[in-house]
Amino acid sequence: MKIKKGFFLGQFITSSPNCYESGKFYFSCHSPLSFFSVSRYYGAISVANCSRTVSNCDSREKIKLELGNISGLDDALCLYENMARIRPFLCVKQFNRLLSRVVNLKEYKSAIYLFKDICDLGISVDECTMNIAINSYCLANQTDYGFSVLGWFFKRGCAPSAITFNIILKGLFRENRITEAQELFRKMVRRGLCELNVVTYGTVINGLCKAGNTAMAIELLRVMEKGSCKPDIQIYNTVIDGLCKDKMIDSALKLFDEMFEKGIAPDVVTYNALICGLCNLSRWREVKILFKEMIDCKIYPNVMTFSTLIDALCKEGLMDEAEDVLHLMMERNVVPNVVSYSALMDGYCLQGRMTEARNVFDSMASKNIAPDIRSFNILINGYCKKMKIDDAMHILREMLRKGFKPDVATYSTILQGLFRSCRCSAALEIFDELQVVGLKPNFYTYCNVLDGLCMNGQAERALLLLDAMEQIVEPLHIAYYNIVMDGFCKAENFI
DNA sequence: TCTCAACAGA
Repeated sequence: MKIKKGFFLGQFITSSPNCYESGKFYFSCHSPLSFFSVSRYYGAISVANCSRTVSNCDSREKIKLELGNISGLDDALCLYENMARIRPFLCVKQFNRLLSRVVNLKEYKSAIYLFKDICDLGISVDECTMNIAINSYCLANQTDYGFSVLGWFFKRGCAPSAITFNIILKGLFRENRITEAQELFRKMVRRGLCELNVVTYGTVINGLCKAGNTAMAIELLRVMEKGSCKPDIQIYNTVIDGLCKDKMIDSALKLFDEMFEKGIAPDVVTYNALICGLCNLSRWREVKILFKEMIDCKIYPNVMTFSTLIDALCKEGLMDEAEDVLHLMMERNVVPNVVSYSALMDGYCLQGRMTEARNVFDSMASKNIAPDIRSFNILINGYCKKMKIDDAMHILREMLRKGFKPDVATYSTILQGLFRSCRCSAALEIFDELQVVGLKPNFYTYCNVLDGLCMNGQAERALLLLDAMEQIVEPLHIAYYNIVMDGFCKAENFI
């Protein structure tokens, strides 16, 4: 397969939600596509493995079988190479299956490149292919490019369905473009762009809850209850979870009862949300009641239920009880995962019991559970809080050696540890490194750096950084000013 | 091909 440079240039057009007016999309004509990675991805395919040229019936059947058996990206790309060689072309549904699997592997950019190549081959794509492409863009946080595919959709005379709009709505919420998502939803309703389904409502309700607007999510739930598209268990779960996260557990319990009265049976997700909400408020007696109730209703606690309990007990410092829950779950044949162990590790870290935390971390390896970035970060944070910065640096090196890419939380934690150990220049080097590797400092990073400089008698330097931040971060959080002012006040008192 | 849940950094 040869990927043409400049492929698709001019075929795609960009639009954004703002471009949608009076029922028509207006497009700007620059190409949103970048091609630099194509050769890298395809260069990785072993030619020896992919050299089969296939055109007979057996091969077509074999490919259909292999489509159900893709284990990783290399597999998928290799299979695609073979699929692309077959003439006449395989049915577009087979290409859709491949694309879905690549999206499922969270390889969104590869899915986009494959979609472009499928179009380039001249395969007649269908609505499903385009939805997968739009979804890939949205999941890669490039919803505007998703709109460009939607524009192409319209140009081909296709009417996008609710599925297409649901994908775009979710993309906008993911990118925190709440107003645009709400605007699109309104247009969908008022202009009848498509028939709204339960997923459309679910997407909007979830987006609103995640954006902290649970009240509006409830309003929409009430609209659904009165209308013809009735809320299902997932919708109720979303709202109940939103309320629990807002610490409005009594409203959540009320909705739980209401739902029950409407004949909608709760599931394990409902109970997990409520148990989590009650745990966060230390309402242990009610946690026990709900836990018993769910088992009585034959809704069995899963790994999330137990991990939630472990985490809550750990946060209360009840390590023995947390260990008991871990054993209980194993007795009940629920296999603990990386989250269960990470929660336990964090509990030991909070107590400063680093040997035990490290033991938990090591025990994961013996159980064939791979650590993730979070488990490393928890351990690094534990060592930093104990002022054992060398141990924290050792974990950082260990994670690099094992092929994990530190994220902004890793760097922010490490630089805070370095500042607290009065190793200012090392901390600032980490701050630079974070940006050199292409990560963007976030709120916590800036707080840590400003605070670190102040606590090390460098309030003036913190002020300079604040000035520099004003040029690049818009608008600045009030906390930054508070930290620097506090730094200056403490410096004055010190003098 | 589209909607829900648990662990880290302040």
